[in-house]
Amino acid sequence: MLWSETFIPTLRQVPQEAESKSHQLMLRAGLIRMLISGVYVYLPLGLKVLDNIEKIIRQEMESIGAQELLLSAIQPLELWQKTGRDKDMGEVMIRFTDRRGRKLCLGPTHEEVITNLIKTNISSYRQLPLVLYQIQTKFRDELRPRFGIVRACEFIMKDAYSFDCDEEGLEKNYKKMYEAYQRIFKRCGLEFFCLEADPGVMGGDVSHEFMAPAESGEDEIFTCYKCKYASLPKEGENLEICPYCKGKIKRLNSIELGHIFKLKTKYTQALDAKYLDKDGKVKYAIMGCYGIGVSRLIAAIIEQNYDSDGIIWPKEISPYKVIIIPLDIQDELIKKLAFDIYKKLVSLNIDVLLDDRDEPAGVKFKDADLIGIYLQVIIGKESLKKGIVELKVRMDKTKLKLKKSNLVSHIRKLI
RNA sequence: CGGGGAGUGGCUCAGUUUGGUUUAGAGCGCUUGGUUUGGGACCAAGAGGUCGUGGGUUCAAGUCCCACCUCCCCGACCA
Repeated sequence: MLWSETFIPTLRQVPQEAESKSHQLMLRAGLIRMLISGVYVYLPLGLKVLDNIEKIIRQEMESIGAQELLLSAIQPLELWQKTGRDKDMGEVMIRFTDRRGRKLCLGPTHEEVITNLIKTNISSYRQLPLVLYQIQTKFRDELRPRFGIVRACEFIMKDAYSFDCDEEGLEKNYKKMYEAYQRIFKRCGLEFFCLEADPGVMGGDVSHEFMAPAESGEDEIFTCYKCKYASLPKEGENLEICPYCKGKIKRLNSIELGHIFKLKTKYTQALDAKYLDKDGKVKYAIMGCYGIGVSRLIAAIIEQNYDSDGIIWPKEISPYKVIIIPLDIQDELIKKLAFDIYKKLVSLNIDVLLDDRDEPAGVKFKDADLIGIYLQVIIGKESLKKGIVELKVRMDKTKLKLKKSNLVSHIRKLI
C-alpha cells in the first residue's frame, strides 16, 4: 500500500479526550476514532491490527478442533428469561421492541443462543463433543466506559463453547482451551498471568482469568514473578509473600484479556438441551465457555509495547510488516529504489507500506515510529551513494546498514 | 448515580477572574506558489469559528446568572 493512497490520520498532539497511554496512541496513530463515549470506529490501520489478532485466534482455535460459526447479535429476550439472566444482566443489556412487538436485545454474550442451537440440533452422544466459536460484536450498556476500547459499549469478542457428554470431556476441552489461550497471548506479544477467579453471573464452579499487567488496568492483582502465581486480592488482604515459593508479591494493575468457565449444566438444563447417551439415558450436555476480549487486546498490547516515540508492534500484530521510507521522494534514484523494493516485497507476499509522501524526513521518521511498523527500510541520499540502505527494527532501534542487494533476504529472515 | 475537571476553526490551547481594543486570537494542520528533504524545515499569500445548547441580566456577553447536553478522571458497578 502507498501511504498517499491510504487513510492514516496521525495526530501530532495528544487529544484531550484520552488519558491512558494506549488510548492516546490509538488515536494518535490513526487506529480508532470515538463516535460517542464507549463507541469507537476502527480506521484502516486499526482494522489491520484487529485482523492480525483474529488470524492468530482462528489458527489456535482450529488447532484444538474448534469450528467457527457466526451467531446473531439480535436475540429474543425470551431465551434470557428462561435462564433467569435477563434480571442478572439488568441495564447492561440493551433491550428494544421491534415493530411487531417482539421483545429483543443486542447480545451482551451468547450462552443462551448457542445452547438453544445445540438443543434443537443435537440429540445423540454420537454428535458430541462439539466445540464452536465465533468472533463477533457484543453490546453492553456499561455504567462507565473507560480507557478507549478497554471498556466499551460495543466491542469485539471471541467466544467459544464446548459441549461434552461428561465432565471428563469438559476437563479435556477446558485444558486444551487453557493452553490455546496461552499460545494466543504469547503470539500477541503479551505478558500475562493466569489466575483462578469468581465465575460471577456466568455461573458454574471453576473459572480462570488471563490478566495482562498494564498501567491503566481496571483490576489489581497480586503477582509473583518467581513462580508466576497470581491472584485477585480478597477484601482487606495484603499479600506480601508468595504462598507457593515465598517470592515477593507485586501488586499490579491489569487488563482482563480472557476468561474461561466450566459452566457444566447451568444453561443446558435451563434451556433443556438434552441428548441420548450410549446407555439410552437422557442427559444434559456438559458445557464450557471461553472468552477473549479481542478489541481490548489491542489496548493491552500497546500498554505493554510502546516508547516515547510511539507504538512498538510485536511482529505478528504489526499492521504492515515493513514500511519503506524514501527520505526524499523528489530524488529519482531514491524513488526508483523505493518502488523496486516495494514491488519485490509485494511479490513475495510481504505486507508493506511505502511512504511515498512528499514530506520532510523528520515527518516520515516520526510517523513511522508512531504507527510502530515492525521493520523500517530507510533510503537516504548519502548512504545510497555507497549502495547502502538501512533496516531498522522498531523494537530495539538497531539500524543495520545493508547493501541494496542483501536487503530483501535480510527482511525475509526477520519476519 | 455521587465527587472532581473540561467544552473557543480539523487538533492543542490563550482570552472568562475584573463584561466594552471595534472584524474573537495563537501554534500545528489544511489550500496555492516557491525554497527544502537523515528526526515534526522555511518564506509568501489564503481558506476555515452558531465561543457546547437554550433561556436570562445588561446600552453591551466567549466573559455574569439559570437550566440542560457532551467528554474525561475517581468511586459505585461490571463475563
